[in-house]
Amino acid sequence: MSVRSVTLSPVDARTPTGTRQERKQRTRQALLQAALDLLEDRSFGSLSLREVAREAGIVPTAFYRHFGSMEELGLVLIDESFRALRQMLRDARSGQRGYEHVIRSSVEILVRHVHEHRQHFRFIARQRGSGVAPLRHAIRAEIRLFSSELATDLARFPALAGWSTDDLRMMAGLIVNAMVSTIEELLDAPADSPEAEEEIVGTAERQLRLIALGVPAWKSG
Amino acid sequence: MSVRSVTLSPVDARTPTGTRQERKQRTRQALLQAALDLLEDRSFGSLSLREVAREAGIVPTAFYRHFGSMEELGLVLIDESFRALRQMLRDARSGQRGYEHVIRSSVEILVRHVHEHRQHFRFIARQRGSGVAPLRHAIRAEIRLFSSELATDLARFPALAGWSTDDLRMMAGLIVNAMVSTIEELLDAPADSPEAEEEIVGTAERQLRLIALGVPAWKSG
DNA sequence: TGTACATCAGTGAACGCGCGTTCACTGATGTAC
DNA sequence: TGTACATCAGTGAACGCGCGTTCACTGATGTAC
Repeated sequence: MSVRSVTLSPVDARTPTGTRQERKQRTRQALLQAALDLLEDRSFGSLSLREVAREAGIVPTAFYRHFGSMEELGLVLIDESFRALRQMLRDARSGQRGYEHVIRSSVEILVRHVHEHRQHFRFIARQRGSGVAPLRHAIRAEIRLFSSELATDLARFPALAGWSTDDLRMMAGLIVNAMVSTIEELLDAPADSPEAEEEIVGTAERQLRLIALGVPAWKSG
Repeated sequence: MSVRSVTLSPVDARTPTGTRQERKQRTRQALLQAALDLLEDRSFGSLSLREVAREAGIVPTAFYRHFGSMEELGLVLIDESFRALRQMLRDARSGQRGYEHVIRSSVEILVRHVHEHRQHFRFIARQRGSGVAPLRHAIRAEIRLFSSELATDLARFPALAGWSTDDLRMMAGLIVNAMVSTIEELLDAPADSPEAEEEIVGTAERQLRLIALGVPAWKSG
């Protein structure tokens, strides 16, 4: 490669521009992205530090300038992923009217976020329940927190106003299970098949509707 | 260790008794059991062939007398695990009368089977969604089959007699999700806390009850 | 603006280790006569 | 029952490989004067 071609190459992650701090940040992001890319069809526990460094275009030893270990990198990925999930919940909260509308718009928001943050969702789905224990526990804790927030939101519905906290949590858990399962099915579905996706979405909506239909008959408190 | 102590030791997996065939079978079982023991706090993908052989008390190369690879061993574990699950479903099928009774006895059977086949259930819970792709797909397929069988069973309830196949599958999926999540919570619960287990069981029962309450209001077909 | 020094992201050699897999083997069990 | 041979579960040495981590280093960027 000539000096000229290097000079003319477009600005990318490898081009040494910006302050030292900015470039360090860029390498850090490259490491996180490399891990997500490699997780396409692997589990986090089977990723090696060397693989991730290689994919990010740096030498293995430089990895330690950014993370103390692979586990530390994993915890950052979990944090990033749940930031996306929380954003999703915030979106779903705004402007809700009536069960049917809430169900439709919630599922639509879910699908949109799965598309937008596919790699993060897949990382969470893969790592949840399996693999490195500290990461597994961190994910469980985040999902529990997520479920609690949903329970709080549910309490705002008139039909659920009289429900006990325990029952609200029970219902939130049921919904979260259905949503997690829907996410997993969306991640598994062929990317180029809108029909497959529509069926998954339809099933998710009907599951939420069935749950909602049980509400008026429930005796809580 | 003296010759005498060896001579007096009780008959166990290591004692060379029985036909060659029987002893081979015992080593095979020791390998499967070794893998389950090691999976206590690990994921299958991180197990090495050498570790499993070591735990089973044989030399790494002897592993190949029993399985062609770790993946092959994993598939056998999946088969064994779902044999237990299918037995559970068969138990749950017998002698059902009315929603409330079915819900109580189904959850009770679930809890009993989780206790009896704890290691197999944990293996499935850990491997589902994560790790080695062929094993993940095998588990997904088994769960889908399991869900289909449940849908068939549901059709026998008078209240569900008129439901479309699609709606029965949708409801079965919802129930299976709740059950899978319940299994995961039972596996995570401290083994010596009956209160924690009772709460999980109580939540599972109420979730199934809420789903059942939606049935009369559902318009299917 | 120019100079001298400090910082520090990234380098590259080196280490000891456990891995999967091969190979020729051993010796107890099984079988044919 | 006794003998000669076949089978085959398990052994042990050896291989090349990628791993995480250490260490002393380089040289561009940043800072103090």
